[in-house]
Amino acid sequence: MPELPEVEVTCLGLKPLLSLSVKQIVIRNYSLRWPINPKLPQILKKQTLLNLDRRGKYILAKFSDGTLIIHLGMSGRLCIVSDRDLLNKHDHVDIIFKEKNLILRYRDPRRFGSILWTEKDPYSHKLIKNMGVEPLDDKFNTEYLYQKLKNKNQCIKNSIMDSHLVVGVGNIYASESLYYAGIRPYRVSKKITKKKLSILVKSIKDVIRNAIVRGGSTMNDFFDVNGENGYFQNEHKVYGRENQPCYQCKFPINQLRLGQRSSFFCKKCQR
DNA sequence: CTGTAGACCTGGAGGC
DNA sequence: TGCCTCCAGGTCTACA
Repeated sequence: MPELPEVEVTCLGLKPLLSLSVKQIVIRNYSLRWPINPKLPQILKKQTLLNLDRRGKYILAKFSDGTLIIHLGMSGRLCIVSDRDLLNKHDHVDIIFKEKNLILRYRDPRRFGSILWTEKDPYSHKLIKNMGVEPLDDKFNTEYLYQKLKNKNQCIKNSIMDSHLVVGVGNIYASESLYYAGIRPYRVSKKITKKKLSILVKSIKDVIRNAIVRGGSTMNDFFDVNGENGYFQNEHKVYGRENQPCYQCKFPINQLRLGQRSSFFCKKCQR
């Protein structure tokens, strides 16, 4: 679920909680990707939520004395609920606010996500400080990508999914972007021409921007009690479409595994 | 330093 | 229905 657009939408959706103060925290399961700080309940008590930010797929929730660094992993979800909402098996954390009877609830069946507390600048946190550029930032451009890839023997799909290079390009968007750019996912990064890279940069930006718009379009029902609707699959050109005809040339879409992840591409449209 | 396999964990789908 | 295997939108860490 959480691709960059969903994280962005989640972050925006949490704005109603700004300037509210914490009454209590209930943690039902401390073992996420990294254990939640056992002192978090007493640390966060009475603190006010001052700001919300996103860096890559991390949500940075700034409180009075520090910042919660939240990652949704593969299956995480944040919802604003009230105390009347029924508890799900995998609702691991509730941050209960004093005002308006609002609760920020973290659900994560696979527990690949994380909730970390830091009192320092979150941007100097070791998980954040070495991250690559934001895909929609002007810093992500042809020259940047060329410099990063000119000595890389890695295949291009793995390169663009490397968050130290550019953040937010997940498994789906990697396949989709390479399709739009006409590049086969297993091509060696350093052998791709600058001209092709400039098309790839544009493709990545377009795919992500488009997905944010689509994510944004579901914002109204995003926090529904049963807000389980997926909204990306309809527009996939190659992802999950193995053996189905390419929309452009009608040849069947290929699937292969790269770095233990499924990749999809059209052998005719991508070279 | 570079690139890849393994690890974390639950649940759903499909085969038998 | 039950059991087994495989697969899943992420990404850090260990190792070659």
